[in-house]
Amino acid sequence: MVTIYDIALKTGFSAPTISKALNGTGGLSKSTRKKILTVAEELGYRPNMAARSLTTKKSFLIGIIFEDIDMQRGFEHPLFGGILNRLRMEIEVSGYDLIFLSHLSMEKRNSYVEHCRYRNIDVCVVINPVNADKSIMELASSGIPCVSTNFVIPGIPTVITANKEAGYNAASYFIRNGHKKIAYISGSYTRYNVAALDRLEGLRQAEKEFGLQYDESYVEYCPQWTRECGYKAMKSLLGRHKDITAVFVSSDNMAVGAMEYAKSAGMKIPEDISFIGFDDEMFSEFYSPPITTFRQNRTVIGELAAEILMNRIAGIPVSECVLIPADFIIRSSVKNMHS
Amino acid sequence: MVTIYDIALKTGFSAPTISKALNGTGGLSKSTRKKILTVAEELGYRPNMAARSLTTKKSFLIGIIFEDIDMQRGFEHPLFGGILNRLRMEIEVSGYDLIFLSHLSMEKRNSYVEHCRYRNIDVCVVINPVNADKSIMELASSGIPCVSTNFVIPGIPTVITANKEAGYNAASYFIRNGHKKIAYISGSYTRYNVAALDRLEGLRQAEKEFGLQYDESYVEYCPQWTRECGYKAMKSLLGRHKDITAVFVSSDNMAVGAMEYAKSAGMKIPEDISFIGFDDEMFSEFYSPPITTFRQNRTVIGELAAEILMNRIAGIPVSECVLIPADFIIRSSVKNMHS
DNA sequence: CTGAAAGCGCTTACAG
DNA sequence: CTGAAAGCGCTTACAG
Repeated sequence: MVTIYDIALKTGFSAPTISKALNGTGGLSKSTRKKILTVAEELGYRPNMAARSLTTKKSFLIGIIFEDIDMQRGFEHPLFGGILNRLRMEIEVSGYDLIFLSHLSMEKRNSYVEHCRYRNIDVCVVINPVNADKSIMELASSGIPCVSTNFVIPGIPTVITANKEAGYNAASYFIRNGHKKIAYISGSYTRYNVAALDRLEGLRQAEKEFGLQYDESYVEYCPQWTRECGYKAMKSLLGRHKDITAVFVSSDNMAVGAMEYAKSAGMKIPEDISFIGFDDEMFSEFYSPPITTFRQNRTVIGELAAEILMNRIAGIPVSECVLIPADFIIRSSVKNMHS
Repeated sequence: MVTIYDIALKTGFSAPTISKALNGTGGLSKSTRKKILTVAEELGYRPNMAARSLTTKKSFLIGIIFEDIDMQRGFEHPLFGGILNRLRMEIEVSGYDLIFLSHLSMEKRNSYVEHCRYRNIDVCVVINPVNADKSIMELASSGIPCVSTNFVIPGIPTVITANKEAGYNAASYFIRNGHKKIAYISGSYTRYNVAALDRLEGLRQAEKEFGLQYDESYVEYCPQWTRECGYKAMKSLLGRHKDITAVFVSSDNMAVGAMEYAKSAGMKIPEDISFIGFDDEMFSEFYSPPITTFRQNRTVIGELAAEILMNRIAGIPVSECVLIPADFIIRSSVKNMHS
């Protein structure tokens, strides 16, 4: 392993001078700088991050908080996996490396913040935390610069899908197609992740604007974002109301569960009952019928999150919250009641 | 930040003694060890990895080589994403952290090996490398302990799906169902990743055993694992041979492309032509018809890779290559010609 | 069983 | 514009 001392020896300059040349700090003369850089190149010098990190307290490490207990899908999560893909692309060209922060190693590190200290992590991305309440609040107030996607946490800038708008669009699409009794199957929510509720709020707003009566008994809240939950939710909804003609579901995965129940109850989709989902999963176009749904803009979310992160590193002020519209993808799971 | 010197001050012992107590090295008396540990706990001491890494040349960092150029699916890759999920679970409880090695940062680091040196990375997992030839060979011979999944690289132990066996099973299933003219659509392959070829080899062996004639003109090689390629491959295959009744395809994704072409050519599946795919994607059960396919055992592969890695870290000898059978999932895309 | 000394590879004031 | 000194927080021989 070649160190700055090897370069010092070969060039005749001192270690601090080598350091300054390598980092472009300090006012060195062009010629010595060039000489040093040349020798560094010749020798195949690479900095030792541990040494650098020990003195500077920086690490060029970006902590990724990405865990997935609920859905058991991990990297294959339809939204989070996609965001992480793009985020990674954007970030890696900058010379930073990505490292996962994990609750599994918590017993040794107690919290995300301690994990950050342990590794001198410079900055964090909150994509999907676990046990959010304690450890995320601690992170938000730790002084470690963060950005989050889809989690709204006080003190952390967020890039998030415009969920309310999407809910509004789903409902007005139903209404314009002649539906009047619209049910909603909600995914689970937490203090920091209220996507499912925001979508409902958009739906209510549309109903109000179009003069429809909102009725809470047409809403079913699920404890998890799974097919099974969608199935059960549909069952109770249909047990309560025979007049439902349209259902907006928080995710395509849950929508499949709901549709499976409707089918098992002898209903035809969309002839007897219509559905709109969320996420545009890989299976959504192939389901029978192909599912009308929303596609969250993973690419843009990932890009913007990376941009905000880089700005935070550079000390540039950053907006608190940016909303990204979801694309509405119309397929065949909604019936036009007028025709 | 509390350091070992703070503990030294408070306990009256020297820094080396604190270090030994914390690490469980050196023969300290029970009482001083206990005293030190208690104070460390009180003070909320956390080791500084940079300092530790600087002296020990270890980092408790596991480098993940996981890139995805071809398929553009990244973490959502049906095989690699799943493997990474499990691998991560297994590894994080051990106190190691995962860090991504990337070709995007190559210009600054030149190779995976240099990236490893730069971060003092202890050990690597090769899940899906890019530009494999140069940088992977260098890694294999670098002395850095590695394990790979699905890539067979000299000098690196591998956990991999039993592809030949799967190909054999696919072909014999076709044959037992009365098919005689079996085509194969191959995904792309490289020197280190010959899954698509291994599956073909299994198919040929089955044909041979069952007394069928192998004909290379019934094979189509694709440059990429995409739907478009599957579509084109099916087109040329059908252009060459009218008598094909069954097609084995390297992936469900490509199979969808192939089936779309068959449909567009007016063929019914499986009435006119049968298909077996690979991967069991999320959409495979919902496609029309539901696709008969193989499911690679991501969980077992991830687990075993982690186990091998831990053994390598511990210096325990490890087997060169372990083959994991894929589950055959029978759905409705194959016709029984006997009935 | 415990500690004094030295070093890991780098950077940061501070002098000159 | 360049360098001597000190330090980042830890561990490793080596003494005793």
